[in-house]
Amino acid sequence: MLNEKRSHPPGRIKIMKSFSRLMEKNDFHSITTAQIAKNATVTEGLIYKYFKDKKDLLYQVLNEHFYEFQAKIENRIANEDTSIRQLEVIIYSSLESYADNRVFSKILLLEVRNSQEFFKSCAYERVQQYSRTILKIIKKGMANNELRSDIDALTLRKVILGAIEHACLGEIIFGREVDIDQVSTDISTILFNGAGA
Amino acid sequence: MLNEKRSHPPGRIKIMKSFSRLMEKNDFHSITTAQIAKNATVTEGLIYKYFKDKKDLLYQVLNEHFYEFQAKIENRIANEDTSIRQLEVIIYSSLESYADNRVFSKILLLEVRNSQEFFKSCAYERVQQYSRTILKIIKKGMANNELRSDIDALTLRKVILGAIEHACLGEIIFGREVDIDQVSTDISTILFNGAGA
DNA sequence: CCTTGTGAGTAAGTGTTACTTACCTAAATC
DNA sequence: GATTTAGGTAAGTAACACTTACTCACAAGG
Repeated sequence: MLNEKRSHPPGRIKIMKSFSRLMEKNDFHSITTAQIAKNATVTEGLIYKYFKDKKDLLYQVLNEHFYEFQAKIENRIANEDTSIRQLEVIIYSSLESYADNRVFSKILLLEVRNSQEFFKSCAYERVQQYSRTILKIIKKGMANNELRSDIDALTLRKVILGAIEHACLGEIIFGREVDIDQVSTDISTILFNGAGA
Repeated sequence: MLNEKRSHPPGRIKIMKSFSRLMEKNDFHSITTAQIAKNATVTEGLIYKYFKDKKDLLYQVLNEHFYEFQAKIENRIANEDTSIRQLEVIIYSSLESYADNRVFSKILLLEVRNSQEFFKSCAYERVQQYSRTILKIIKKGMANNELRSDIDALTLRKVILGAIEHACLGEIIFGREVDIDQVSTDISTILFNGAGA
Protein backbone atom coordinates (compact mmCIF):
# COMPACT_ATOMS: atom_id res chain seq x y z
CA MET A 1 0.00 0.00 0.00
CA LEU A 2 2.58 2.48 1.16
CA ASN A 3 5.00 1.36 -1.50
CA GLU A 4 2.38 1.88 -4.16
CA LYS A 5 1.63 5.36 -2.95
CA ARG A 6 5.30 6.19 -2.85
CA SER A 7 5.75 5.30 -6.50
CA HIS A 8 2.48 6.96 -7.52
CA PRO A 9 2.43 10.40 -5.93
CA PRO A 10 -0.54 12.66 -6.72
CA GLY A 11 1.54 14.93 -8.95
CA ARG A 12 2.68 12.05 -11.09
CA ILE A 13 -0.86 10.76 -11.54
CA LYS A 14 -2.13 14.24 -12.40
CA ILE A 15 0.56 14.65 -15.05
CA MET A 16 -0.25 11.32 -16.69
CA LYS A 17 -4.00 12.00 -16.65
CA SER A 18 -3.48 15.48 -18.05
CA PHE A 19 -1.33 14.11 -20.82
CA SER A 20 -3.82 11.36 -21.65
CA ARG A 21 -6.61 13.91 -21.88
CA LEU A 22 -4.59 16.08 -24.23
CA MET A 23 -3.70 13.07 -26.40
CA GLU A 24 -7.39 12.51 -27.09
CA LYS A 25 -7.56 15.62 -29.23
CA ASN A 26 -3.96 16.44 -30.22
CA ASP A 27 -0.94 14.65 -31.55
CA PHE A 28 2.11 14.17 -29.37
CA HIS A 29 4.24 16.87 -30.82
CA SER A 30 1.64 19.60 -30.72
CA ILE A 31 1.20 19.05 -26.97
CA THR A 32 3.54 21.28 -24.96
CA THR A 33 4.98 20.68 -21.52
CA ALA A 34 3.43 23.99 -20.48
CA GLN A 35 -0.03 22.70 -21.47
CA ILE A 36 0.51 19.41 -19.66
CA ALA A 37 1.58 21.18 -16.47
CA LYS A 38 -1.21 23.78 -16.56
CA ASN A 39 -3.82 21.11 -17.21
CA ALA A 40 -2.47 19.06 -14.31
CA THR A 41 -2.19 22.11 -12.01
CA VAL A 42 1.48 21.44 -11.31
CA THR A 43 4.60 23.23 -12.46
CA GLU A 44 6.53 22.23 -15.56
CA GLY A 45 9.54 21.22 -13.51
CA LEU A 46 7.63 18.44 -11.76
CA ILE A 47 7.22 16.59 -15.05
CA TYR A 48 10.97 16.09 -15.07
CA LYS A 49 10.99 14.76 -11.51
CA TYR A 50 8.98 11.74 -12.62
CA PHE A 51 9.83 11.43 -16.29
CA LYS A 52 13.17 11.56 -18.05
CA ASP A 53 11.69 13.62 -20.86
CA LYS A 54 8.46 14.12 -22.78
CA LYS A 55 8.88 10.87 -24.68
CA ASP A 56 9.40 8.93 -21.46
CA LEU A 57 6.03 10.25 -20.32
CA LEU A 58 4.53 8.94 -23.55
CA TYR A 59 6.06 5.51 -23.06
CA GLN A 60 4.94 5.25 -19.46
CA VAL A 61 1.36 6.17 -20.30
CA LEU A 62 1.45 3.54 -23.05
CA ASN A 63 2.88 1.00 -20.66
CA GLU A 64 0.08 1.52 -18.14
CA HIS A 65 -2.60 0.98 -20.76
CA PHE A 66 -0.78 -2.10 -21.97
CA TYR A 67 -1.33 -3.86 -18.71
CA GLU A 68 -5.09 -4.10 -19.13
CA PHE A 69 -4.76 -4.92 -22.80
CA GLN A 70 -2.53 -7.89 -22.15
CA ALA A 71 -4.30 -9.21 -19.08
CA LYS A 72 -7.65 -9.31 -20.87
CA ILE A 73 -6.26 -11.16 -23.86
CA GLU A 74 -4.25 -13.74 -21.91
CA ASN A 75 -7.34 -14.58 -19.85
CA ARG A 76 -9.51 -15.06 -22.88
CA ILE A 77 -6.96 -17.20 -24.69
CA ALA A 78 -6.82 -19.60 -21.76
CA ASN A 79 -10.49 -20.46 -22.35
CA GLU A 80 -9.94 -21.63 -25.92
CA ASP A 81 -8.49 -24.95 -27.04
CA THR A 82 -7.70 -24.77 -30.75
CA SER A 83 -5.01 -22.50 -32.16
CA ILE A 84 -7.36 -20.95 -34.68
CA ARG A 85 -9.88 -20.11 -31.96
CA GLN A 86 -7.08 -18.58 -29.90
CA LEU A 87 -5.96 -16.46 -32.83
CA GLU A 88 -9.57 -15.42 -33.45
CA VAL A 89 -9.78 -14.31 -29.86
CA ILE A 90 -6.60 -12.29 -30.31
CA ILE A 91 -8.02 -10.63 -33.41
CA TYR A 92 -11.32 -9.81 -31.72
CA SER A 93 -9.81 -8.67 -28.43
CA SER A 94 -7.14 -6.54 -30.04
CA LEU A 95 -9.71 -4.77 -32.18
CA GLU A 96 -11.88 -4.30 -29.12
CA SER A 97 -9.04 -2.82 -27.10
CA TYR A 98 -7.97 -0.51 -29.90
CA ALA A 99 -11.54 0.67 -30.40
CA ASP A 100 -12.22 1.19 -26.71
CA ASN A 101 -8.98 2.87 -25.87
CA ARG A 102 -8.19 5.46 -28.47
CA VAL A 103 -5.36 7.15 -26.61
CA PHE A 104 -3.56 3.85 -26.17
CA SER A 105 -4.10 3.05 -29.86
CA LYS A 106 -2.91 6.43 -31.06
CA ILE A 107 0.25 6.16 -29.02
CA LEU A 108 1.05 2.57 -29.98
CA LEU A 109 0.08 2.70 -33.65
CA LEU A 110 0.94 6.28 -34.57
CA GLU A 111 3.35 7.92 -32.19
CA VAL A 112 6.02 5.70 -30.72
CA ARG A 113 7.28 3.82 -33.74
CA ASN A 114 9.05 6.72 -35.37
CA SER A 115 11.68 7.01 -32.68
CA GLN A 116 14.36 4.44 -31.92
CA GLU A 117 14.27 5.12 -28.18
CA PHE A 118 10.92 3.36 -27.92
CA PHE A 119 12.47 0.04 -28.83
CA LYS A 120 14.58 0.19 -25.70
CA SER A 121 11.65 1.10 -23.43
CA CYS A 122 9.78 -1.29 -21.18
CA ALA A 123 6.61 -0.62 -23.16
CA TYR A 124 8.26 -2.25 -26.14
CA GLU A 125 9.07 -5.30 -24.06
CA ARG A 126 5.35 -5.77 -23.55
CA VAL A 127 4.79 -5.53 -27.28
CA GLN A 128 7.37 -8.24 -27.77
CA GLN A 129 5.76 -10.47 -25.18
CA TYR A 130 2.36 -10.12 -26.83
CA SER A 131 4.05 -10.85 -30.13
CA ARG A 132 5.78 -13.95 -28.80
CA THR A 133 2.48 -15.29 -27.47
CA ILE A 134 1.05 -15.09 -30.98
CA LEU A 135 4.06 -16.85 -32.48
CA LYS A 136 3.76 -19.70 -30.00
CA ILE A 137 0.12 -20.22 -30.89
CA ILE A 138 0.94 -20.22 -34.60
CA LYS A 139 3.74 -22.78 -34.15
CA LYS A 140 1.50 -25.00 -32.06
CA GLY A 141 -1.19 -24.74 -34.75
CA MET A 142 1.29 -25.75 -37.44
CA ALA A 143 2.58 -28.65 -35.36
CA ASN A 144 -0.86 -30.21 -34.95
CA ASN A 145 -1.96 -29.50 -38.53
CA GLU A 146 -4.53 -26.89 -37.72
CA LEU A 147 -2.54 -24.39 -39.76
CA ARG A 148 -0.66 -25.06 -42.98
CA SER A 149 3.05 -25.35 -42.35
CA ASP A 150 4.30 -24.42 -45.82
CA ILE A 151 4.28 -20.74 -44.87
CA ASP A 152 6.69 -18.92 -42.62
CA ALA A 153 5.33 -18.59 -39.08
CA LEU A 154 6.90 -15.15 -38.71
CA THR A 155 5.21 -13.93 -41.89
CA LEU A 156 1.86 -15.26 -40.74
CA ARG A 157 2.27 -13.37 -37.50
CA LYS A 158 3.06 -10.18 -39.39
CA VAL A 159 0.00 -10.62 -41.58
CA ILE A 160 -2.23 -11.14 -38.57
CA LEU A 161 -0.84 -8.13 -36.71
CA GLY A 162 -0.92 -5.98 -39.84
CA ALA A 163 -4.50 -6.93 -40.58
CA ILE A 164 -5.61 -6.08 -37.05
CA GLU A 165 -3.80 -2.78 -36.93
CA HIS A 166 -4.76 -1.55 -40.36
CA ALA A 167 -8.37 -2.60 -39.84
CA CYS A 168 -8.84 0.08 -37.23
CA LEU A 169 -6.17 2.57 -38.20
CA GLY A 170 -8.39 4.84 -40.28
CA GLU A 171 -11.05 4.74 -37.60
CA ILE A 172 -8.51 5.72 -34.94
CA ILE A 173 -7.06 8.54 -37.01
CA PHE A 174 -10.40 10.02 -37.99
CA GLY A 175 -12.23 9.14 -34.79
CA ARG A 176 -14.82 6.88 -36.39
CA GLU A 177 -16.59 3.87 -34.87
CA VAL A 178 -15.50 0.29 -35.56
CA ASP A 179 -17.94 -2.61 -36.04
CA ILE A 180 -15.77 -5.06 -34.13
CA ASP A 181 -17.92 -8.16 -34.64
CA GLN A 182 -18.22 -7.67 -38.37
CA VAL A 183 -14.61 -6.71 -38.97
CA SER A 184 -13.10 -9.43 -36.81
CA THR A 185 -15.21 -12.15 -38.44
CA ASP A 186 -14.17 -10.92 -41.87
CA ILE A 187 -10.50 -10.82 -40.91
CA SER A 188 -10.67 -14.35 -39.50
CA THR A 189 -12.44 -15.62 -42.61
CA ILE A 190 -9.83 -14.09 -44.89
CA LEU A 191 -6.82 -15.19 -42.87
CA PHE A 192 -7.89 -18.76 -42.13
CA ASN A 193 -10.09 -19.66 -45.12
CA GLY A 194 -8.74 -17.29 -47.74
CA ALA A 195 -10.34 -14.52 -49.78
CA GLY A 196 -10.32 -16.62 -52.94
CA ALA A 197 -13.66 -18.07 -54.02
CA MET B 1 12.11 23.24 -69.73
CA LEU B 2 12.32 26.77 -68.47
CA ASN B 3 9.18 26.26 -66.43
CA GLU B 4 10.62 23.15 -64.86
CA LYS B 5 13.80 24.92 -63.92
CA ARG B 6 11.89 27.83 -62.54
CA SER B 7 9.90 25.58 -60.19
CA HIS B 8 12.95 23.50 -59.28
CA PRO B 9 15.69 25.97 -58.42
CA PRO B 10 19.03 24.52 -57.26
CA GLY B 11 18.47 25.61 -53.67
CA ARG B 12 15.18 23.78 -53.47
CA ILE B 13 16.67 20.59 -54.85
CA LYS B 14 19.61 20.79 -52.48
CA ILE B 15 17.28 21.18 -49.50
CA MET B 16 15.19 18.16 -50.47
CA LYS B 17 18.26 16.01 -51.11
CA SER B 18 19.83 17.09 -47.84
CA PHE B 19 16.65 16.25 -45.97
CA SER B 20 16.36 12.85 -47.67
CA ARG B 21 19.93 12.05 -46.75
CA LEU B 22 19.32 12.96 -43.14
CA MET B 23 16.12 10.88 -43.04
CA GLU B 24 18.15 7.77 -43.85
CA LYS B 25 19.77 7.80 -40.42
CA ASN B 26 17.53 9.97 -38.21
CA ASP B 27 13.86 10.35 -37.48
CA PHE B 28 11.99 13.44 -38.60
CA HIS B 29 11.88 15.19 -35.32
CA SER B 30 15.51 14.82 -34.45
CA ILE B 31 16.49 16.50 -37.72
CA THR B 32 16.86 20.27 -37.26
CA THR B 33 16.40 23.00 -39.83
CA ALA B 34 19.97 24.10 -39.03
CA GLN B 35 21.24 20.64 -40.00
CA ILE B 36 19.20 20.57 -43.19
CA ALA B 37 20.50 23.98 -44.23
CA LYS B 38 24.11 23.25 -43.37
CA ASN B 39 24.01 19.93 -45.17
CA ALA B 40 22.51 21.61 -48.23
CA THR B 41 24.96 24.55 -48.06
CA VAL B 42 22.14 27.08 -48.00
CA THR B 43 20.83 29.29 -45.21
CA GLU B 44 17.96 28.27 -42.96
CA GLY B 45 15.77 31.03 -44.30
CA LEU B 46 15.74 29.54 -47.79
CA ILE B 47 13.90 26.47 -46.55
CA TYR B 48 10.94 28.72 -45.79
CA LYS B 49 11.02 30.27 -49.26
CA TYR B 50 10.14 26.91 -50.78
CA PHE B 51 8.33 25.13 -47.98
CA LYS B 52 5.60 26.33 -45.68
CA ASP B 53 7.24 24.60 -42.73
CA LYS B 54 9.32 21.55 -41.88
CA LYS B 55 6.34 19.22 -42.27
CA ASP B 56 5.58 20.61 -45.70
CA LEU B 57 9.12 19.66 -46.69
CA LEU B 58 8.42 16.13 -45.43
CA TYR B 59 5.20 15.88 -47.44
CA GLN B 60 6.80 17.16 -50.62
CA VAL B 61 9.68 14.71 -50.39
CA LEU B 62 7.14 11.92 -49.86
CA ASN B 63 5.10 13.14 -52.79
CA GLU B 64 8.08 13.00 -55.15
CA HIS B 65 8.90 9.43 -54.20
CA PHE B 66 5.26 8.47 -54.61
CA TYR B 67 5.36 9.23 -58.29
CA GLU B 68 7.72 6.36 -59.11
CA PHE B 69 5.96 4.02 -56.72
CA GLN B 70 2.59 4.52 -58.37
CA ALA B 71 3.79 4.55 -61.97
CA LYS B 72 5.60 1.23 -61.56
CA ILE B 73 2.60 -0.48 -60.01
CA GLU B 74 0.00 0.81 -62.46
CA ASN B 75 2.14 -0.41 -65.37
CA ARG B 76 2.56 -3.86 -63.94
CA ILE B 77 -1.13 -4.22 -63.14
CA ALA B 78 -2.02 -3.50 -66.75
CA ASN B 79 -0.18 -6.67 -67.79
CA GLU B 80 -2.28 -8.96 -65.61
CA ASP B 81 -5.78 -10.21 -66.34
CA THR B 82 -7.21 -11.81 -63.20
CA SER B 83 -7.98 -9.83 -60.06
CA ILE B 84 -5.98 -12.16 -57.87
CA ARG B 85 -2.93 -11.82 -60.11
CA GLN B 86 -3.34 -8.04 -60.02
CA LEU B 87 -3.50 -8.07 -56.24
CA GLU B 88 -0.47 -10.34 -56.11
CA VAL B 89 1.38 -7.83 -58.25
CA ILE B 90 0.36 -5.07 -55.87
CA ILE B 91 1.63 -7.07 -52.90
CA TYR B 92 4.92 -7.87 -54.58
CA SER B 93 5.50 -4.39 -56.01
CA SER B 94 4.59 -2.60 -52.81
CA LEU B 95 7.00 -4.74 -50.83
CA GLU B 96 9.65 -4.14 -53.45
CA SER B 97 9.16 -0.38 -53.34
CA TYR B 98 9.20 -0.28 -49.56
CA ALA B 99 12.35 -2.38 -49.47
CA ASP B 100 14.16 -0.40 -52.15
CA ASN B 101 13.23 3.03 -50.91
CA ARG B 102 13.69 3.18 -47.18
CA VAL B 103 13.33 6.94 -46.83
CA PHE B 104 9.98 6.88 -48.63
CA SER B 105 8.85 3.96 -46.47
CA LYS B 106 9.93 5.56 -43.23
CA ILE B 107 8.08 8.75 -44.08
CA LEU B 108 4.89 7.05 -45.26
CA LEU B 109 4.67 4.28 -42.67
CA LEU B 110 6.18 5.95 -39.61
CA GLU B 111 6.21 9.72 -39.80
CA VAL B 112 3.26 11.35 -41.52
CA ARG B 113 0.32 9.52 -40.01
CA ASN B 114 0.51 11.07 -36.59
CA SER B 115 -0.37 14.55 -37.76
CA GLN B 116 -3.76 15.59 -39.14
CA GLU B 117 -2.22 18.06 -41.61
CA PHE B 118 -0.97 15.18 -43.72
CA PHE B 119 -4.50 14.15 -44.59
CA LYS B 120 -5.03 17.46 -46.31
CA SER B 121 -1.76 17.29 -48.28
CA CYS B 122 -1.41 16.30 -51.92
CA ALA B 123 0.72 13.33 -50.87
CA TYR B 124 -2.34 11.88 -49.12
CA GLU B 125 -4.35 12.24 -52.31
CA ARG B 126 -1.90 9.88 -53.96
CA VAL B 127 -2.36 7.40 -51.11
CA GLN B 128 -6.09 7.57 -51.67
CA GLN B 129 -5.75 6.99 -55.39
CA TYR B 130 -3.56 3.93 -54.82
CA SER B 131 -6.12 2.76 -52.29
CA ARG B 132 -9.03 3.25 -54.69
CA THR B 133 -7.24 1.22 -57.36
CA ILE B 134 -7.03 -1.70 -54.96
CA LEU B 135 -10.70 -1.42 -54.05
CA LYS B 136 -11.72 -1.47 -57.72
CA ILE B 137 -9.74 -4.64 -58.33
CA ILE B 138 -11.32 -6.30 -55.29
CA LYS B 139 -14.84 -5.38 -56.39
CA LYS B 140 -14.18 -6.64 -59.89
CA GLY B 141 -12.85 -9.88 -58.42
CA MET B 142 -15.95 -10.30 -56.30
CA ALA B 143 -18.21 -9.56 -59.25
CA ASN B 144 -16.73 -12.34 -61.41
CA ASN B 145 -16.46 -14.83 -58.55
CA GLU B 146 -12.70 -14.83 -58.31
CA LEU B 147 -12.99 -13.58 -54.76
CA ARG B 148 -15.61 -14.57 -52.20
CA SER B 149 -18.24 -11.87 -51.89
CA ASP B 150 -19.45 -12.66 -48.35
CA ILE B 151 -16.74 -10.42 -46.90
CA ASP B 152 -16.63 -6.66 -46.89
CA ALA B 153 -14.52 -5.32 -49.75
CA LEU B 154 -13.25 -2.47 -47.57
CA THR B 155 -12.12 -4.90 -44.88
CA LEU B 156 -10.33 -7.04 -47.43
CA ARG B 157 -8.51 -3.97 -48.67
CA LYS B 158 -7.46 -3.10 -45.14
CA VAL B 159 -6.20 -6.63 -44.54
CA ILE B 160 -4.16 -6.55 -47.74
CA LEU B 161 -2.66 -3.14 -46.99
CA GLY B 162 -2.03 -4.04 -43.36
CA ALA B 163 -0.32 -7.28 -44.32
CA ILE B 164 1.95 -5.53 -46.80
CA GLU B 165 2.89 -2.74 -44.45
CA HIS B 166 3.46 -4.85 -41.38
CA ALA B 167 5.44 -7.39 -43.36
CA CYS B 168 8.25 -4.93 -43.90
CA LEU B 169 7.74 -2.59 -40.95
CA GLY B 170 10.24 -4.24 -38.64
CA GLU B 171 12.76 -4.45 -41.45
CA ILE B 172 12.33 -0.75 -42.21
CA ILE B 173 12.62 0.29 -38.58
CA PHE B 174 15.68 -1.81 -37.85
CA GLY B 175 17.25 -1.53 -41.30
CA ARG B 176 17.13 -5.23 -42.11
CA GLU B 177 16.80 -6.88 -45.51
CA VAL B 178 13.50 -8.22 -46.82
CA ASP B 179 13.16 -11.44 -48.83
CA ILE B 180 10.54 -10.03 -51.14
CA ASP B 181 9.86 -13.19 -53.16
CA GLN B 182 9.41 -15.39 -50.12
CA VAL B 183 7.35 -12.89 -48.12
CA SER B 184 5.07 -11.87 -50.98
CA THR B 185 4.33 -15.49 -51.91
CA ASP B 186 3.51 -16.28 -48.31
CA ILE B 187 1.23 -13.25 -47.98
CA SER B 188 -0.61 -14.15 -51.19
CA THR B 189 -1.03 -17.75 -50.06
CA ILE B 190 -2.45 -16.68 -46.72
CA LEU B 191 -4.75 -14.01 -48.10
CA PHE B 192 -6.17 -15.92 -51.07
CA ASN B 193 -6.02 -19.55 -49.91
CA GLY B 194 -6.09 -19.12 -46.15
CA ALA B 195 -3.69 -20.10 -43.41
CA GLY B 196 -5.96 -22.92 -42.22
CA ALA B 197 -4.86 -26.45 -43.19
C1' DC C 1 20.19 52.01 -71.94
C1' DC C 2 18.08 52.77 -68.01
C1' DT C 3 14.66 51.35 -64.79
C1' DT C 4 11.60 48.52 -62.89
C1' DG C 5 10.08 43.99 -61.35
C1' DT C 6 11.14 39.46 -59.89
C1' DG C 7 13.18 35.15 -58.41
C1' DA C 8 17.12 33.26 -55.71
C1' DG C 9 19.39 33.74 -51.76
C1' DT C 10 21.23 35.79 -47.14
C1' DA C 11 21.77 37.59 -42.27
C1' DA C 12 20.07 38.59 -38.19
C1' DG C 13 16.71 38.33 -35.59
C1' DT C 14 12.27 36.43 -32.20
C1' DG C 15 9.05 33.84 -29.48
C1' DT C 16 8.46 29.13 -27.85
C1' DT C 17 9.82 24.93 -26.44
C1' DA C 18 11.84 21.20 -23.83
C1' DC C 19 14.60 20.73 -20.23
C1' DT C 20 17.79 22.31 -15.89
C1' DT C 21 19.16 24.22 -11.57
C1' DA C 22 18.62 25.78 -7.14
C1' DC C 23 15.65 26.05 -3.79
C1' DC C 24 11.64 25.18 -0.31
C1' DT C 25 8.89 22.40 2.97
C1' DA C 26 7.30 18.71 5.62
C1' DA C 27 7.56 14.29 7.23
C1' DA C 28 10.12 9.94 7.97
C1' DT C 29 14.50 7.81 9.64
C1' DC C 30 18.44 7.45 12.50
C1' DG D 1 16.47 16.14 17.79
C1' DA D 2 19.28 16.29 13.71
C1' DT D 3 19.26 14.80 9.04
C1' DT D 4 17.97 12.74 5.09
C1' DT D 5 14.51 12.40 1.62
C1' DA D 6 10.30 12.85 -1.17
C1' DG D 7 7.03 16.10 -3.23
C1' DG D 8 6.88 20.21 -5.23
C1' DT D 9 8.14 25.21 -6.96
C1' DA D 10 10.27 29.26 -9.49
C1' DA D 11 13.25 31.09 -12.41
C1' DG D 12 16.06 30.31 -15.47
C1' DT D 13 18.69 28.58 -20.46
C1' DA D 14 20.07 26.69 -24.90
C1' DA D 15 18.21 25.35 -28.99
C1' DC D 16 14.69 25.15 -31.98
C1' DA D 17 11.30 26.46 -35.83
C1' DC D 18 10.13 30.14 -38.11
C1' DT D 19 10.12 35.56 -39.64
C1' DT D 20 11.65 39.90 -41.34
C1' DA D 21 14.15 42.90 -43.88
C1' DC D 22 17.46 43.04 -46.85
C1' DT D 23 20.86 42.11 -51.21
C1' DC D 24 22.04 40.77 -55.73
C1' DA D 25 21.49 39.32 -60.56
C1' DC D 26 19.18 39.73 -64.49
C1' DA D 27 15.48 39.91 -67.79
C1' DA D 28 12.17 42.42 -70.06
C1' DG D 29 9.72 47.04 -71.63
C1' DG D 30 9.64 51.56 -72.75
